[in-house]
Amino acid sequence: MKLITRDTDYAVRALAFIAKNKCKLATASELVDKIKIPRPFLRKILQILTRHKILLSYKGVCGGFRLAKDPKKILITDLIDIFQGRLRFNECFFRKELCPNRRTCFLKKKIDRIEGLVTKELKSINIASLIK
Amino acid sequence: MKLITRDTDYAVRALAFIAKNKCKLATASELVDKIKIPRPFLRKILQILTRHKILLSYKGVCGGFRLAKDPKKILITDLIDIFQGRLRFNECFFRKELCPNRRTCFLKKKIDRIEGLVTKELKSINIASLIK
DNA sequence: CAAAATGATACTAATATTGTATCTTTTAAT
DNA sequence: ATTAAAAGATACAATATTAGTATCATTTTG
Repeated sequence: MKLITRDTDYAVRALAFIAKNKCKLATASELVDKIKIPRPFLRKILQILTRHKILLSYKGVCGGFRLAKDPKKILITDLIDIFQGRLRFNECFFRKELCPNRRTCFLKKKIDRIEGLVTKELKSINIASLIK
Repeated sequence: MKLITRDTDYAVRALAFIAKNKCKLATASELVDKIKIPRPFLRKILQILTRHKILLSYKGVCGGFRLAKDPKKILITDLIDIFQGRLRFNECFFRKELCPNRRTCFLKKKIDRIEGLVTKELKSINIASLIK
């Protein structure tokens, strides 16, 4: 099982690069060069990030991308949410009749606890922390 | 993202039931009745558990399944290993040239740490702890 | 021998992941 | 105004994983 899928990972790298670039706009071509992601896939990822207001995009000849906010405020959990959907470690496959004690279910409690731990740890990772 | 897939979950439920049954052999039909899993899917799961020496099986008319070992020693991580393969939260998608500092990669370290936490928590869950 | 159980194994369907391809729109430079 | 270089939108395709089926063989008890 993976915690982070490829698109999230690519997004992280792209954002880290863009963050390092600071004021200069980064183009898709430049990023393809630097991080060796298939171009159309990267473009899709960048578009998604723009739609989610993680990036600002500028069309036209001297266009490109830059961060829409402080890299400290771009958490890796934000990216996981966008590309993988929210973590739901605990998805019980059993209906009420089968699991009458759902509220007291030991397994559920444990998994919930684990999800909490993971979320907490992930929230401590942001783009700024990756480029130092 | 899920931490536990359906087959693992089904296996847990089946094992919990079998553990409660103690000495009596449990048949697939009985389990289908109790836990409402599609019969062929359950059979496959039981066969896999038997192959991995989690269950002992007895063929023939009065046959069925029973635990092959102390339910305290059947950890949920064993089942995850069997049905989902080992957890590898940290699967870096970048080759050496792109990530020269793999050993010092902050992201890798973080994810490794998270994997450690999760594994530790999971190891504290066993079949015995689920049937009390 | 017949019925009730599991063993082995191959196949199928649905979903998620990892991409591609193509056409449109915007903008800067000439 | 035209052109080229950028991003936007959107539909399609390949692959892998998850979830489940189907079928036949083997073993055991009565």
